[in-house]
Amino acid sequence: MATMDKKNVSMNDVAVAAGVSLKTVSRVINEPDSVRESTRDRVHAAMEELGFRANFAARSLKLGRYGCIGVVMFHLSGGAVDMIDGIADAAEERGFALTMIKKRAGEKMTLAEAARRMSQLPVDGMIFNLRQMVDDFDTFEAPKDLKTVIITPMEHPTCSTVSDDQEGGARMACEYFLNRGHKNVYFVSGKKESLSSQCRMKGWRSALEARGIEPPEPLQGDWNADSGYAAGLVLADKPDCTAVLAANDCMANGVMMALRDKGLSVPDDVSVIGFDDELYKTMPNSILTSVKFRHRELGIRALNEVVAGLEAPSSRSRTLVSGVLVERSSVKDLRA
Amino acid sequence: MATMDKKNVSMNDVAVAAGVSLKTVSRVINEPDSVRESTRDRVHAAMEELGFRANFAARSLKLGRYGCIGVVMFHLSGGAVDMIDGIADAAEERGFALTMIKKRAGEKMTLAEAARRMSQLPVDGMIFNLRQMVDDFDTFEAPKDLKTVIITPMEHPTCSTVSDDQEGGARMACEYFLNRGHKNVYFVSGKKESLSSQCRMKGWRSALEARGIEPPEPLQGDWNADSGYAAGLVLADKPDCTAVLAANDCMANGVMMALRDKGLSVPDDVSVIGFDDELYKTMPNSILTSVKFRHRELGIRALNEVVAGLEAPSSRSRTLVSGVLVERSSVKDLRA
DNA sequence: TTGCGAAATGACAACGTTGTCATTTCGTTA
DNA sequence: TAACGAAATGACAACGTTGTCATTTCGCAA
Repeated sequence: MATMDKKNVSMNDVAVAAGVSLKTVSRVINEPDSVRESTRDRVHAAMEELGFRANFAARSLKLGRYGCIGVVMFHLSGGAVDMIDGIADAAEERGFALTMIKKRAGEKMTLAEAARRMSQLPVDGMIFNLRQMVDDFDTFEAPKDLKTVIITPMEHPTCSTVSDDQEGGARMACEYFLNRGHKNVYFVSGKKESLSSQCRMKGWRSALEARGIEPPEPLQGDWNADSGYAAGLVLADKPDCTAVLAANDCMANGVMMALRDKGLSVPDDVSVIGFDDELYKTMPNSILTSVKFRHRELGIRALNEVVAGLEAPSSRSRTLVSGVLVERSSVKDLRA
Repeated sequence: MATMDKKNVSMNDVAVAAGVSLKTVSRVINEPDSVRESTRDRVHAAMEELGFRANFAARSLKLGRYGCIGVVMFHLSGGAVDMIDGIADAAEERGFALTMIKKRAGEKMTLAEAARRMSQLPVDGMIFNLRQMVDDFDTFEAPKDLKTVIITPMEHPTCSTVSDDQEGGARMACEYFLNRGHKNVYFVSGKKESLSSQCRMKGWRSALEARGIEPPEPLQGDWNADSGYAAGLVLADKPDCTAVLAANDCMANGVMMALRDKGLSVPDDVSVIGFDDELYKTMPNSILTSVKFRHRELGIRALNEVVAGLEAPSSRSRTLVSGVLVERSSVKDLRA
């Protein structure tokens, strides 16, 4: 019979009901083997009967830890889902839950501010997901008792960081072009303030310069297809343009559409590579070769780094998760 | 000068440093007006000096609440980002943080299981994001001390639910066709097990039936463009097909591409409507009319419902967030 | 049966807050 | 100056756990 439940059932209530001491109930939960089976059964029965559930606050207070990792989303965009997925799965696997807060649109949150808010919450360590520059990035110091990992392509003086290797991915795409006989690569960027866009551009530039090629003026986009289309119209008129690297798949698609509308063929006249490998979801028979980042893996690494840091708080590391070039047929081999 | 910090700074340490009692420090934090300004300043200085930060566990233990809302993601897909965004912003606004756990891929999690896990965590109430059927949906009873809101299109016997009005959105799209002289509407579905797809199909069907139209056999898709393309090839051969409702924009785009490849024009020969209004991101000059759901709003409502339920725990409500038809030019008015 | 070591259990303090109620201090008026 | 009520502060218990250490019970050999 379900009991008339008063407010909250404590261990003490269970102990009384089972005719044992408080401590024995505690043991049944935390070190069941140290309790005689008959006693254990009695306690379990009482817990069931009363609907006992351990009190998180009391437990954490005593233990001095929470079993939660804080996640601060400075930026919550499409790719973030996979990352959260990775963080959450890794957390689960290691017995942690997540505590999450978010920068609100418009609000300007510093790292210090984020750390301050987090340190009032039940967390043993924290992850900052930071995709844009923030004022106090270089001066920020994490609380010594709260291992902090920042997901960002920038290097931080004191905190561990984790990032996908966007620069490397862009370089890889460029080299893919160059190795196939292309003499130059044009670039369509994302929004100016985006660190992803900046890194991809940097990788593109460095790959060209490494071969002694002067990078052409990059075309400014905004991540959406229309800006890619506009860029494509411009590029279609450049006779030396045989290869275009767009900072994401949507813009790459815009570029391809513009080229087609100008009577040019991809890849016969112009080759194109994008980023994020998501065009196939939207475009049937997609031919776009694309650099894909493993956001899930990124999340997993970030969480593991925090958990590792719980034991060696002063450690500091920098993790880069490499991208993968998903080959389709949007790049022509000019050497053939 | 920054202090050599020992383990953790407690209120007592601050009290000693400031030469006041423990309780006064507590008051400075919780009811500053009841403390003389000079005292307050001294305490603040001591807090600063020692780097004091209130202990969450102790505070929660005493107060009997956490200031956190639990979020269980049974499903973490693209649209979820906006929803989380809404939940997080609303939480922030009302002074709550979020505690999140996630069903792992492959794992089969019941509502009871989710509730059990959540009740071990620091949460005052919880939100289940449930986009597929789950075994114990009808029999589940939420813990009485943990207000539970389920985000799902299904009605629940005891818990409050929040959902976008997917059925209504589909009906709206159908009527949009019918009101413009179309005699019938074909439907391309998403994955079979998806509740969204089921609801959208139900709305489509009911709208047709309400006008005495026998719904044609729906075409089975899988959310991606290729399945839409396949459906489009089939539809292109049906002479009576003047209107297609696709369960998302990606498939709608696939349909449109197939129609084009078959020499048909959208909207001149066939009209198309999609869902989610995201094609414009990927397709330049997109003309697709689409039903958009306000996921952010959905999240906000869900969170507000939980918080409201914290005071009236037994309340139960059902909230539907209506969709919006974003009009472009993919639908032809046959009456014209 | 006695004795003994190991296993099982219990009593009590402590974690760091906030609520209750008592005490001190202050400003004001008689 | 004394007396008073209000404002400011303090002492102490309590929230529900777990750690420490003491005590009881058990199984087994002498």
